Amino acid sequence: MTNVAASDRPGLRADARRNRDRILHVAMQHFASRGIGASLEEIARAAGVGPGTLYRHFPSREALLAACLEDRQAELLARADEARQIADADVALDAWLAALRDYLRTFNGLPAPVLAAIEEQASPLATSCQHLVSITGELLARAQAHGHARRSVTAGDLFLGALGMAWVSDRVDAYGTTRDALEAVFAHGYLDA
Amino acid sequence: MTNVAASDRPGLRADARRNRDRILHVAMQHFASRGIGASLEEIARAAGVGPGTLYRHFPSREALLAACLEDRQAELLARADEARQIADADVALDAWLAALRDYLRTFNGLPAPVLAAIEEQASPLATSCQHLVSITGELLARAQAHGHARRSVTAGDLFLGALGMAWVSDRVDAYGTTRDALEAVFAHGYLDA
DNA sequence: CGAAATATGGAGGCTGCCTCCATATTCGGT
DNA sequence: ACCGAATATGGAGGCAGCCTCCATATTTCG
Repeated sequence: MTNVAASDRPGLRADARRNRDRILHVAMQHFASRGIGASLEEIARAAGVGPGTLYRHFPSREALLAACLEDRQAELLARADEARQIADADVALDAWLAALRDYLRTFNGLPAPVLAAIEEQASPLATSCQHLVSITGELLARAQAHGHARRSVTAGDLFLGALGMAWVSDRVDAYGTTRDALEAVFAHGYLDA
Repeated sequence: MTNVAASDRPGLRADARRNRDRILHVAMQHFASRGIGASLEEIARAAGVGPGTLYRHFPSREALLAACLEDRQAELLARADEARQIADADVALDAWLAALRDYLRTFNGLPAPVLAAIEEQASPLATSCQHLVSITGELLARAQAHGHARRSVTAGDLFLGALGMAWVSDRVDAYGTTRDALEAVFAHGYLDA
C-alpha cells in the first residue's frame, strides 16, 4: 500500500514530519480501537505531542480522519478498478458495494462523517465522498444497462442505502440477524417481486 | 393524546411535579429544534431549574428522551393497532413501517439511541425498542404467510433496515434523491427479481 | 404551626475541544 | 562549524458540556 506515513512530504521540517507521522500512527490505532470519536487530546498525549501540534497538522477531527483513511481509500479505489474489470455488470456492482462496505467498516462510526461530508464542501472527506458516489453511479448505470439493476434506483439511493446498512451493521447480533442477511434484504427488498 | 406532562404523578411533591413538567416541556422543544444532542444544561437553564434538578428527575439523557417520547410512542402503538386491523397483510406491514418512520423522525438523530437501546437493557428506551421489534415481527409474519414478504427476512432485518433508512434520510436531498425513493429501494431491492 | 420529609440549585470536579504564543528546533548560507 | 531566520513545539488557558453533592429552601402532614 502507499505510504500513508507522510514521511515523503516536502517543505516540512524534519521534526514536523516526524511528529506528523507519530500522530497519524497513534490516531489510526485509537480510531480503530475506540471508533472515530476517540479523544484527540489523548491521541496527542499518546503520540508524545502537545495538543497544539496535533491541531497544527490536522486542523479538525475530519482532517485527521481523512489522513488516516488515505491508504484505505487507495485500496478502495483499487477495488473499484477491479470491479470495472468484471464482465458481469451485476457482479461488478456487487463487488463494488462489498468494497464500500469493507471501507466503511475501517473505523467504528465511520459512516456518520461520510454521510455528513457531502453537505459541507469544506470537509476533507467531501471530495472523496463525491467520488465514491460517482463510482457507485458508474457501476450502477452499467448494471442497469447490461445487468439486472432496477432503472428507478439512483446512485444516491444506493450509496445512502449502503451507508445506512453499514451504520446499522454493528448491531446485527443484538437484533438476531447477520450482516449478510441485512445486505440481502437491501439487495432484493423485503417484498417478493 | 395522553398527557405526557406528568402532572398526574402521585407521590411527588407539588413543586417537583411542576419542575418536572417544565423540564419536559422545554426538553421537547429543544430536542425538536436541535436534535437529541441538545445541551442538557441549556434545557435546565431554559426551564429555570438547576442542573441538579434536571438530573434528579431524569438521570440520563436517555431517560429524558424516553419521557419526551411517551406521547409519540402511544401514537405509534395506536398506529400499530390500526395496522393490525388492515386486511391486506402487505398493506398492514407497510402501514406499520410508515408509522415507524414517522416516529423515528420525531427528533433529529433519534435512530441512534434506538439502535443502541437494545444492547443495554438499562436504557429506558430498551423495552419499548424490543416491543417495536416484536410488532415488526408480528406484522412481518403475517405478510409472509398471507402476503408477499420474503420468507428469508427477519424482524431484526426489517427493523434495522428501517433504522438505517431513517438515519440516512435527513440527507436525501444532498444526495439528490428522496425519502420515498430510498424507501422503495429498501422495499424492493436494487436488483430486479 | 412546627418538625420531618422532600426537593432545589448552583458550585465544583471532570473531560474534551481548540487557540495562542514564548520558547525550542531546524535549516541554509557563509 | 556557526548563526540568524524560518519554522515548529507544547502546554497553559478559555470555553462548553456532563454529572454529583450538599447546605439550604419548600412542602406536607400530624
